[in-house]
Amino acid sequence: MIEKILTTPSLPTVRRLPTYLRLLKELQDEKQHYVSSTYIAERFQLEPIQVRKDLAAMGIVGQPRLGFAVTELTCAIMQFLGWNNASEAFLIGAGNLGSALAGYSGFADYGLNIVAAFDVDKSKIGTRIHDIKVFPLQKLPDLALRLHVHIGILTLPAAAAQTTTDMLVQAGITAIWNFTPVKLMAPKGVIVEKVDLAASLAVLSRSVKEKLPLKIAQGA
Amino acid sequence: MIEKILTTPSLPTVRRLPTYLRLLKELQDEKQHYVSSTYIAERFQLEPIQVRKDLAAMGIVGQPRLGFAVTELTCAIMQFLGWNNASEAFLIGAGNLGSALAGYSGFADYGLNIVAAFDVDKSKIGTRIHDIKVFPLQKLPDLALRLHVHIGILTLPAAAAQTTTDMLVQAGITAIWNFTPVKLMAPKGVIVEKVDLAASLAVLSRSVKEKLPLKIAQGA
DNA sequence: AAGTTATCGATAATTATTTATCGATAACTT
DNA sequence: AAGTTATCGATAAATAATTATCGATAACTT
Repeated sequence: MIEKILTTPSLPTVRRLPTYLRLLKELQDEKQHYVSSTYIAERFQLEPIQVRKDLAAMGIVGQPRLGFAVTELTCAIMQFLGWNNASEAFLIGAGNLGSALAGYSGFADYGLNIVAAFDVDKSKIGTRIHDIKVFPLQKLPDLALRLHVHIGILTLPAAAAQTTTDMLVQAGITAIWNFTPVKLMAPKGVIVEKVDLAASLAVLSRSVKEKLPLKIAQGA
Repeated sequence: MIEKILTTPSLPTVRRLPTYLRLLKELQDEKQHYVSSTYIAERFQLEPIQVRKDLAAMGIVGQPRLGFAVTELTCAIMQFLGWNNASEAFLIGAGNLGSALAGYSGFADYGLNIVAAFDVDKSKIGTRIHDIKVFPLQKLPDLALRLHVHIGILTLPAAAAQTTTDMLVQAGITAIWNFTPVKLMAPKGVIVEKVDLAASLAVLSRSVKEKLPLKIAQGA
């Protein structure tokens, strides 16, 4: 028996998976048993071949003429991302954005469970944001150890981002979801994934700027 | 005189520009007059050549041995992104996330100014979120016309995303910053830029999952 | 039952993006 | 003043990602 060696899927591929997952859940609700790469591609304005390559990269195989089994595919992606059993995470920074994330119910689908929030602001400590208790930041190392939490969601002012990161690393946090605009420095072994609002806005702004002269030219 | 034809910078390049901008502002505060691609690269763990290519793509030229003039570079990037004069935007959806964005003061640096919020929730209409007034959603077309606003920030539940988008397009909104997990369908000419939290979390989750077996192997 | 067709997966080609090489420039050092 | 060095920009090479081609498969149609 020949075991196909799977190269780990590329970053762009991983980024597309949640989109597929959303559609698959929808199809499951509609009791659809199979879905083709053609259909998925159409829904997201991608190329069918790209969808097939993405799925193939995870070792998923389809059936000619039928496509992919919806339930099987869903499970495979969930498992691949580790979203089938929830990971517990700390929220660091209970301000506007932190509060918004705490209140977002959708994370359940993403295998993420925020178990506690932390802040240095005394007016916030002791309160609850969307049912999540806010602790003083200095309690984090102790709680991380006791609750075996190793994921941190960073939603605090840019100025505090790096020093707090250093503290998180000390406390055994090994994965940081960074919502600050700061490029965080962390030792190898600590994963940092940045949600880069500025980058996203730059793309939007640039597209707008690029389009304007074209429109004028068209109108003339 | 030979005019160099500038190919419009690639998407990855555009996405890196705000990061550079942040550093440049910092250097300006420190009264640094020049900065080299080597230094920028070091700060963000990039290759110097990549930084130079990014800047070259905008038509910015440096000086051998000195690098790039900080102020000039800042202006060039700001101008390139259209961030030197603020664009007015509507916030559609005054929930947790919308409220957080309304309260984010950093957008001033990004050439973005939220002038009004909209919602269908009667308990929100008429109130203010961080000084921004919340209007009923159906008032949007009228206000868009009168205030000449053509950027919409979409922060509402997934279920309402597409129908609201259709309405925004009707109202003359031509650029949508999409914070919902939905792949929005919009006519050509309407720019949609998605802030894909799920994609970002997928990358984090996958990295975590990928690392675990390695760690165990290392420990053994 | 035979022919048609939608889809898959393997391989190849193309395109996009990053990284390397190297001569030119101009500040700094001796 | 001559030599050294950090950096730039142009060109080339390498890598990554997307897209195309095409034979194989199996459901559907006639």
